[in-house]
Amino acid sequence: MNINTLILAILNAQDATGYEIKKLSTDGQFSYFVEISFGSIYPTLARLEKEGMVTSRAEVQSGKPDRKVYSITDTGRMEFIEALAQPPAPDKFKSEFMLLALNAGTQPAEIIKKSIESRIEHLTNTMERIKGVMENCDNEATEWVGNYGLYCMNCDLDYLNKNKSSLIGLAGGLLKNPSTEAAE
Amino acid sequence: MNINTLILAILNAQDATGYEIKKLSTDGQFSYFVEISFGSIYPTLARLEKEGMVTSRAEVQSGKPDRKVYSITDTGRMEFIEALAQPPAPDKFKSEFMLLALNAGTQPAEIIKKSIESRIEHLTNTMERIKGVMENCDNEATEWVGNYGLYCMNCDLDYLNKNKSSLIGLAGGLLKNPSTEAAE
DNA sequence: TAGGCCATGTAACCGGTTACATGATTAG
DNA sequence: CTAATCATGTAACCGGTTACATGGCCTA
Repeated sequence: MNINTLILAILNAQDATGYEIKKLSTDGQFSYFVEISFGSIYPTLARLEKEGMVTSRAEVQSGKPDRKVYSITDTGRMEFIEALAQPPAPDKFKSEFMLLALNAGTQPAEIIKKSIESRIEHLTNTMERIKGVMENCDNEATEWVGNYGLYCMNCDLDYLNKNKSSLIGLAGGLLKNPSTEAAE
Repeated sequence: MNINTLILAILNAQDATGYEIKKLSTDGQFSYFVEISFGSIYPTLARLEKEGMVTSRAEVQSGKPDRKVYSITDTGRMEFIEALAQPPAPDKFKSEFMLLALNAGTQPAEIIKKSIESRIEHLTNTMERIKGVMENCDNEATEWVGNYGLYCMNCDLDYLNKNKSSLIGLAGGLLKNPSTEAAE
């Protein structure tokens, strides 16, 4: 899934500026399985316009720099639909946490404990964000995807909560002060 | 998680040649959250050796090229443990399938149906592979990670099986022959 | 008054993949 | 006879990020 398709997907759903595209990819609908940076958004947008996939209109603003609002063209929409029709590549998934867990024995329990906690926190936050997105949106496909993500993350949390102590138990060092830990 | 750390992690678990490292990362313990190519393994190994993180011994073979078996050094092990102690970055997850699902309405039902089926197949295969790895390994951390993965993938499958028809229903085109489909 | 938000864009860099080069052995 | 497996390595390429440049407005 190249940036091309990603940007066309977003513009297919709504007109947007480069700045907004970035926000949509970090906080919006798809934020949990996609992420792009300005350094690739702006050049791509320019190229896409040259190729006739998108058009732009400048909105003059007082003080702030002009907004350049991009819209997808019919050509762009066709291109996008064609790209989507290709069998999707399997999900790509990279996890530093898993590598740490696999080597829990090399680290003190504190490290493992903190990593699990911040993982749980991150998962919880992501779920909240998705719930928020879903509330302000009555598109059925978005709902399906959102519920899918929420369901999977919930299972993830479940396993983590039930098995975190056993992973901490595999750590190579003891917590500095067991009594303090117990009081937490 | 750079290739550096990844390779040190593998060599920390066992001695291996570049070729074997590649195999371990695609079929082995960590295959479902990691993946590296020869083009980065060999240069990294060479650099790691120059830096004193690993050593190599050549095993002469008749016919085949010599095997260059790498081992981690104490320096390498320390470096690895230190790198692991850094708070792990959140998982990175990219999914073309999700993008397709989000835009199910732009595609004929057949496309969606096939994508779901091959996703289910891929998940099932991955789970089998992990089960295989776990059978030949009695390391507790590997088991924890394996079970984690299996549990999450199982939930994923669950949602897919229960909700696939509703996603297909959101597609933009009908299956060419509903009666044939029903008979499947 | 510091920091965050809005807003666009470029250039340098980098981590990594793909493709190429080479070649014997073995299994189907 | 073909394809896969074993085995190492290089070079070209590329998709993308990070950092930089610029600057006004608003909020704490």
